[in-house]
Amino acid sequence: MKPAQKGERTTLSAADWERAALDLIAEQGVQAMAIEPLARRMGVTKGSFYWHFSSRESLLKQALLRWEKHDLRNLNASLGKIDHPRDRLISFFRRVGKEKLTHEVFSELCAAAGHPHVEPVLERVADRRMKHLAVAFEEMGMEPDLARHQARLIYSVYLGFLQLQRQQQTPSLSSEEFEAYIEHVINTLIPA
Amino acid sequence: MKPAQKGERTTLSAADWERAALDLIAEQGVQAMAIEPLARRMGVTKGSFYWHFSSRESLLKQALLRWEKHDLRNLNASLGKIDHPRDRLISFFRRVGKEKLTHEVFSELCAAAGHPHVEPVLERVADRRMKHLAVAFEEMGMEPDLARHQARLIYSVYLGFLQLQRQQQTPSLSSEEFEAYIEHVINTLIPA
DNA sequence: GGTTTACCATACTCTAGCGTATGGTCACAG
DNA sequence: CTGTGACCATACGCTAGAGTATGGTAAACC
Repeated sequence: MKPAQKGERTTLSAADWERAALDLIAEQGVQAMAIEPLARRMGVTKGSFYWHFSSRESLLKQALLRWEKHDLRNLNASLGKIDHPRDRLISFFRRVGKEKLTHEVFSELCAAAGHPHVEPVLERVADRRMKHLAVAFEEMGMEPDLARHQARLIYSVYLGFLQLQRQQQTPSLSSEEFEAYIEHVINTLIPA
Repeated sequence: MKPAQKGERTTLSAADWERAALDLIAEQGVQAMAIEPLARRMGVTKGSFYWHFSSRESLLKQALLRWEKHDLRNLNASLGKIDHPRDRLISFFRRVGKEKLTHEVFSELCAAAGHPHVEPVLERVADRRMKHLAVAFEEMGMEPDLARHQARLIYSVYLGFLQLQRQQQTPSLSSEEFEAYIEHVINTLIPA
């Protein structure tokens, strides 16, 4: 009944299911997060699943919550402690590619924006992020309204980039082409 | 066997199915384009469908082709005959909201970018559109590389806007807030 | 007027996934 | 060593949708 030594894991927890669910979402999208495939991948059957959760919906909800918390910590950790607002804005873009899993999950969530449990998450996340961005722009001397618009604009660029990535239309993240583009975006959208 | 008078339609054609499919996609997304629901909505059964098409995949392919053609005509018609490149760029953004159906279909296609039949369409469309944009920027005196980056940037803004729209996070298209934002985008991204 | 052909209905089969019911097992408490 | 509860397997039933097989009908044609 105790967790057993962490190497072998004789028994699963709800958190294990949630993590596995997020893995699957990252790989194949929200709608592919089905419970029988999940169980197979974890080497058990759905008999196990329905002991931990009451339904697929329930797992999805919990997994999304877990992801959202993780993302929130990321936002605060990586953008909170950078003093200069310009660096904060730049790090927003550079953060693409780091935190691979979290990022892939987010991309798949965007693709599933229509889902009733996904939408509110995306909404909250977008709100938080845009507020962060707007604050940074204000700290750089922008009028509040302008800063809000600029934040929306830059966040849209980010979302659009993700969309192009889903369509295989972004240069490899390590290429010069990519670097040049990022440079361009920064120069165009972030005042000196 | 003849088309019959166009008011009453006694019998369906493949084109009818394709159009209905696009309607459904616009309303509920690609994965909701199932053939039995479609048949119900059209007042027939799938017996009819399988006479016109060999499979669901086949219908999807044809419907997407039809959409792509329509979209291409749109691009040429609305952006081709505008002289001043600046006006052409502006009209690119203003075009959101007009051509409602085509536009909603596109939005849903973006959400289904992972689908093997959807992806190449999105790729071609994005390519064409970004080329158009890049040409306009070049006509305004930009270096080719810069124009390419700027085209990608502005197209990303467009895609990001669609994403936010799917998340219910865009102001009503007729609001002042929206107008102000569009103004901001144009001023920021399109040189005078 | 009988035949063909275009179009559609009906009645299947098959699959994947959700959810339920029930029973087994192993650890640990007493 | 007996029981209890945590965890899981097995075996169901149910639904939606894909695809097939087959037969019906009405218009067109010879």
